[in-house]
Amino acid sequence: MILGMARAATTSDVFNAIAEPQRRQIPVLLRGGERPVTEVAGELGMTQPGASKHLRVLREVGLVQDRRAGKQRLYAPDAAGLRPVHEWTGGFAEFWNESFDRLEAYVQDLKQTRDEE
Amino acid sequence: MILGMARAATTSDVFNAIAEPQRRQIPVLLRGGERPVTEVAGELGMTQPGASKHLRVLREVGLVQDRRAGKQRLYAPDAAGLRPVHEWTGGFAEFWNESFDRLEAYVQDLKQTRDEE
DNA sequence: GAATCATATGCCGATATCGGCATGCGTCAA
DNA sequence: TTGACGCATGCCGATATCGGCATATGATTC
Repeated sequence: MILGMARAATTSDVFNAIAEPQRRQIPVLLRGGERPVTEVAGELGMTQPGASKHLRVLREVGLVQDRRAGKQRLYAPDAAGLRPVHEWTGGFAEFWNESFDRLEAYVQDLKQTRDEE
Repeated sequence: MILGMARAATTSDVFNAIAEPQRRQIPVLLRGGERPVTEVAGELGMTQPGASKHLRVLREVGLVQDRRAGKQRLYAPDAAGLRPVHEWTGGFAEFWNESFDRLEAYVQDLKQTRDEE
């Protein structure tokens, strides 16, 4: 009989994946371009195995993609998995209220940025 | 000497607060109106102490507010603390791309809803 | 095939939760 | 004051991580 779970089996859940501060930095870094594991580890000050483990979690929840390039494996952001989080938080936008118009402005900015490309 | 921390002291961090599936349900419920602890526990199928603990975490990261009303303590959503998460995820919006127009539509919907009230 | 480089996995100790239970504390009514 | 009610806290066992280290797996070159 099982009593008391430390954390309701959260791995492979996006919300949990980004709960880790160190892990959260990785997608940000990759936004600047795809990188091999070693480089991620170096730039974020973690060990190679550490980076590999975090990248595995991020891949499982759809936050990074990887492609093989010779001996290396290049990781790139795949923020599709982040949409649910963005939408969930957005569902509370009405409670920020004072800054609501800024959200609209922010989206308009984003739209403009995209259309200019 | 300290080696190996289970989770880099994340409590009192919004990202961690919403990483817990059960805890994440509470702000959603409170969106329907302020409620006392017992009611939260009842509607979400948790014990009263369980609800109290989750509410404490949520309060510490600014996701719920509370006011005393007689013997009761009423909790209400205070999504201000959710803005950083929304903005952080929004920083990756350019990587969703295909669904970008839907985000715009979603915001417009929100705007309309608000203006109608 | 052997050596080498890049990355992933496995094992470990330390630790931060989570849920259940009992109990403490604060408030209101009689 | 005493009792009843609502809620918060403390203690506990079970467990899911996290980081460090050593090592296995993969791929390339000689």
